[in-house]
Formats: sequence, structure tokens, C-alpha cells
Amino acid sequence: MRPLNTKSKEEILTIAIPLFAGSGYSGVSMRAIALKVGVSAAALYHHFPDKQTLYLAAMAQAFVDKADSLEEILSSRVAPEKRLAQFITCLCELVHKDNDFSMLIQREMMDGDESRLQLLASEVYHSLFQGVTELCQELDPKHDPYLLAISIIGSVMYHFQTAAIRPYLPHSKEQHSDPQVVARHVTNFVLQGLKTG
Amino acid sequence: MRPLNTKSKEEILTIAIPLFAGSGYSGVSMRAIALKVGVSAAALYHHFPDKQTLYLAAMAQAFVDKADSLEEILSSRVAPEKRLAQFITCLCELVHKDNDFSMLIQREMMDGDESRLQLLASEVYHSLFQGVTELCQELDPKHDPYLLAISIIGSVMYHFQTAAIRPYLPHSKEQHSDPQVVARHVTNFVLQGLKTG
DNA sequence: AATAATTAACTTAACGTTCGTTTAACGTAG
DNA sequence: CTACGTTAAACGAACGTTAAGTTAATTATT
Repeated sequence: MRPLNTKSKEEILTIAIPLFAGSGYSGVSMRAIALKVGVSAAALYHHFPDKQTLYLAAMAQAFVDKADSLEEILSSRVAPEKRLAQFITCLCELVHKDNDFSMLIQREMMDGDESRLQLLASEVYHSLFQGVTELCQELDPKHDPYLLAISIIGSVMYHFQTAAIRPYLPHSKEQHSDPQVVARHVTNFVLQGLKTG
Repeated sequence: MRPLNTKSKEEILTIAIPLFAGSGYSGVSMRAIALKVGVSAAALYHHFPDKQTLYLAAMAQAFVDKADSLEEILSSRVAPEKRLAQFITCLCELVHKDNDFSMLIQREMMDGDESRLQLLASEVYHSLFQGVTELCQELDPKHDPYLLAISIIGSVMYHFQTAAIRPYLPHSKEQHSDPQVVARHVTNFVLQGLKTG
């Protein structure tokens, strides 16, 4: 059925994902993808009708199932404080391990049109966000759950968004790139704020 | 001295900035810039030797003096809690008003090479970050000042980074795009955390 | 079981377009 | 006249994409 040298759609997308994550849609040419895959550029058109379709398929594959471990934590029945700590730790490890994932999310939020934002929302954010807002309401019903959820997620994500510029900032140390160190700090920060217990 | 149709370097950069902010370096062609400016593409090469130089000049102009109002607040002598509230409010208004600014920062942190990250750090982050870390140490010396500063800035920035996807998220309301609403929430969040003091 | 037809996955070559950039010529202000 | 800011035109390279032909595996036919 399939010759040994044949590349499947999934293989192509798996190779395209880090390329798009690193250079964005217009920064990656069909020829560049083909080169990495090890086929001619024309071969890509056997699997995808055009570049946009290939890109959208790559996004769909990059996003699918990524938030599963987070949702599992959010739907567990442990105490809210502990659930929050587990969520933050898991999110830290996810974005630290899979840098492409967070880069793609960032690029999509900047460049995505309406339909692409809807894909991102339904595939990544929606169920995750639902869980976080529910957790927020358990933790402190006085806060606006939307605003609180964004603040919490943002205070995690920004540590990894700024990773590239960290070497040039004052007070930065090597340990600040350790997801466990970040997780411990953010958990503490979110739960206690600056109120010195 | 200067013919009426002549465009100065600054005028070109002022027009190029929102283009680069919206589509990134590889998403904006010299011809697209020239069209918006109202000159031929060749004319741009009278002012800048190549696209990269034009881009770097645009970044330098986009970043210069942006953080001034923030630094002013950070170096004032009001009480730390009040200074934090003013800083957060000012940052919210800055990134809300000048969307190009935060988009460019985001893109530079993702795409910038070493020298561009250094420009970003020295022109935008460094003095600002120094002020925030000092404020953090006044507020709560027990926290790591670097981690705390990133968490605070991130919990502000993420509200505006996620603005495009907000309509597709649960619990979102129109008021969540109001920088004053965000500022009030984040200030409260940072100072009190989730301890329902 | 051997052979013919079909199909999927690929190739090379080329299409027209757009890219960054260069060149040469032109007008205008000092 | 000179210097500056511009223009139209063109350069080669790279872009997304298409067309036609090749190979190898599957299916159908005898």
C-alpha cells in the first residue's frame, strides 16, 4: 500500500509544527517544509491542496489533546488549593517541555483570523478555561472568575514567554528557567499575593 | 530644503511600525511599506540601506520613551502599595492604548536574535524591570524579586494578549477590555492573592 | 499464479508572481 | 551646478503552485 519512503500526512505535520512555531506562517516556505520532510515541494501538494490548509492541519494537530492532563487535574476532587497547585505545576511543565505549543498559541492569538481563533478557543482554551474559572469561584467567589483566571494563567505563561530575554534582565538566575521553581513561586504568589501571611 | 512630497525617516518608521506589529517582519514587504507611505519602494532605499536596517530603526523608534511614564511612577516616593497600584494602572493603559507596542515586544521576544533581544532589554525592559524588582523587595522581601516581577507584569500583560480570543471564552464580558477594570482587578489580585483577607 | 490495470506517492521542470534590491534618469531647491 | 529625493524599470532569487511523467504497491482479470 505505502512504499517505504512514503511520508504520511501526520509525519509532514509533525515536522511542519516546529517550523511554523519558530518562524510563523509567512516565515516558512513550502520548500523549507519539504526540505525538512525529505521530499520535493510538489509532493506536499499531494497531501494538502495549499499552504493554508497544511498550516491549519498543523495547528489542529499541535493543539489536540494538549490540554488533557490539565483538564484531568481541574476535574479532580482534591481540595481547591491543592488543585490549583497541581494545575500550575502541570501548566509550567507543559509549556516548558513543549515550547512549540506555547509559541503557536501566541502566534495564533496575534495573527489568527476569526475562524482560527475559534479553533484555538475550542481546541485549547475553552474546556481548560471553564475548569479554571470554576476553580477560581471555589477559591474566592468575590473575584470576577474571568479576570482571575486570566491573571493566574498569565502569571504562569509570562515566565516562559520572557525566557529568551531573561539573560539580559537584572536579578535573573539560572534556576528561573526551572519549571518546578516557577511553579512553586507562582502557586505561592497566587494563593498569598503580597500579604506577608 | 525639503520638497513637499519628501518623506522623512521618522515618517516612514511611524508608518512601518504598525505594519510590522500587525504582520511581523516577513509578513511586511518593502513595497507594502512604500505603498502606505505613498512613495515608490525604491525611495525607501534612499533612507535605509536594506529592510533589516529599516526594521531595526522602526523597533528603536517604537520602543524609545515608551517606558518613561512607568519609570516615573516607579521612582516616586509614595507608599509601595500605592506605587504598585499606579504602576499597574499605568501599564494597563499603556498596552491598551498602544497595541502596536505590546505586539512588537511579543514578536521580538519570539523572533529576535541576540542583538535584537538586547535592544529590547536595554530600551524597554531593563530600567523598568529594575524599578519593579525594587518595588517587589519593598513590598515583600521574602519573595524572589525576579520571579515576583515577572508574575506581576505577566498577570497584567496576559489580559491584553488574550484580548482577541476573549469573545470565544466563557464568562467573558465587555468590561474585561476596559483597562481600568483590569487594573483594579490585577492590583487587588497582586496585593491580596486569593487569601480572602 | 501470472499478468494487466489502477492507484498513491513521488519526481523534475516549469509557470507566473512577488520578493529585496539596484540602476539610471528626472525634477527641484539652494 | 550640485545635491537630494524621487521615479520607473529591471535584476535575480524565492515564493506558491501546477503539469507531466516515473515508480512501486495494490487490486482486478484471466
